[in-house]
Amino acid sequence: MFTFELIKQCSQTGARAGILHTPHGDIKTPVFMPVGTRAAVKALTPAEVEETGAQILLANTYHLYLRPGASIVKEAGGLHAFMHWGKPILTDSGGFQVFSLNALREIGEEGVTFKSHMDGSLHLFTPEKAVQIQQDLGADIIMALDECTPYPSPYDYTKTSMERTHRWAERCARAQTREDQALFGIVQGGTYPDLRRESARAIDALGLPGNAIGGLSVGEEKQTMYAMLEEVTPLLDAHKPRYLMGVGTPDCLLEGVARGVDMFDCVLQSRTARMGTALTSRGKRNMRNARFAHDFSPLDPACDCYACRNFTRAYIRHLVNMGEILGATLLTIHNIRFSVSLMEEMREAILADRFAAFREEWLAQMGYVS
RNA sequence: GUGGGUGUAGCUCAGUUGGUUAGAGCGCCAGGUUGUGGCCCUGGAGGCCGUGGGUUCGAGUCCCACUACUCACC
Repeated sequence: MFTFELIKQCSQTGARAGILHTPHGDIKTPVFMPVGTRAAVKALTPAEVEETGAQILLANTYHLYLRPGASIVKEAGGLHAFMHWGKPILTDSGGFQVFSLNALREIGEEGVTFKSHMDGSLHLFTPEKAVQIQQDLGADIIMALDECTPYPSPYDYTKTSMERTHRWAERCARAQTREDQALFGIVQGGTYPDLRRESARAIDALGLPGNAIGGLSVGEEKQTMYAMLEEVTPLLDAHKPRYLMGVGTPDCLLEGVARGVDMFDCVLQSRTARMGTALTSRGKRNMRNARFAHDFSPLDPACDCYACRNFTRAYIRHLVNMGEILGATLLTIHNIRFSVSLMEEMREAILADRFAAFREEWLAQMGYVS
C-alpha cells in the first residue's frame, strides 16, 4: 500500500529525504517526475525514460479522457499496461487543463463544464467524475479536482475559488472506491498568505495520504512563490509527502526542496528540449546558437546521460536546427536526466546534512542569484 | 548566329497607370517556454533593384547599349 517514510530532515533548511512506498515500487524523495501527458513522454520510449533514472511519471486525466477515453485504458489493463511503464504513475485530475485550455467553460458548485479542445464537444467534470476516470486509468497517485486560480486574481474570487476547491477535495475523497490509489488534495489560495494558510489547514485536515500545492508558478514572482511555500509547508503533515505542482526550473527545485517540498513535476524539461534548450550545471543553453557549430564537447561535461556520453554539442545543434526528431530525443533525455540527477544529489546532500551548502553552490554555478 | 524570356535580400520570388524610408516566404542571428492544445511564439540583421547611359520634377518600374543566365530554331 501507500505510505511515506520520512528518513532525514536538514538541520538548517526545511529539506527532507524520504521514501514513498507505492504498489508499483518505492520512490526516493525528493523526486522530479517527468510529464507524459497523453501516456507518453514526448520523443522518448519508456526504456529511454527509465534510463534517465525517472522513478515515477505523470499522465493527464483531461487528455486521456478525451483521447483515447478512460474505458480504453481500463480495457488495456490500466495505464501501466497500456503504456508499458512498470513503475509508479501519477495522474493529474485535469483541473488545470480545464482552466487553462478552455476559453469556453463554466464553473459551478457541481463542477466545471467545458468544451473539448479536440472537437468542441461539451463535457462536465465533477469531482466524482474526475475520481472515477482516474480510477479507470489506474495510477498509483491520483489528484483531487481543483481550480487553479489564475494570477493575478482578486482576493474575494481567490477565496471563493479556494473554498470550492476544498469542498471538491472532500467530494473526491468520498467518491473514491479503489483502495490501492493514493488521493492527494491540492492547496490553493493564490498569492494571499492568509488564504494559503487557511487552505493548507483545510487540505491537511482531510487526512489524505499526500498534499499538493497548486496555483503557483502561474506568472507571479519567484520570491512570491517561495513566500507562499513558506506559509504552506509548515502547516502540512510532516509525515505525508508534499507535491509542488508544475514547478521544475533547477533553481525552483532547489528552493522548493529547501522549503520542505518532496515532489515536483514540470513540462519545462521536455518542452524546452524539443525547442532546442539544454538545462546544464552551468545554466541553460540554447543549442541553436551559432557558437556551438564547431563545439565538439558534450552538452554538459558533468552529466552522465546517454546524450552527454555519446554526442557533441555541434551534432545536437545540427539535429535541432534541421528539425530531426533525434535532436528532441537527445535533449529530452538530457534535460530529464539532468533534473533527476539534481534531485538525487540533493537527496545525498540532505542525508549527509550538507544541503544548505549544496544549494548555494548549485545556484551560484548555474548562474542564479539566491 | 537568329528570335524570345529572365536578371530585386544568402535562396525562391512579389513589386499596381513611374510617386514617401523597396516587400514576402524560407534561410541566417538572438530571445522566450514552469500541474504540455508536440515540432511553437517574439524580435533582429541583411538589398549601388545585373552594368552604363537616356527620358522625367521623380525610374526597381519607360527607352537604348552592354553583360550574364536560359529556352527555341538554324
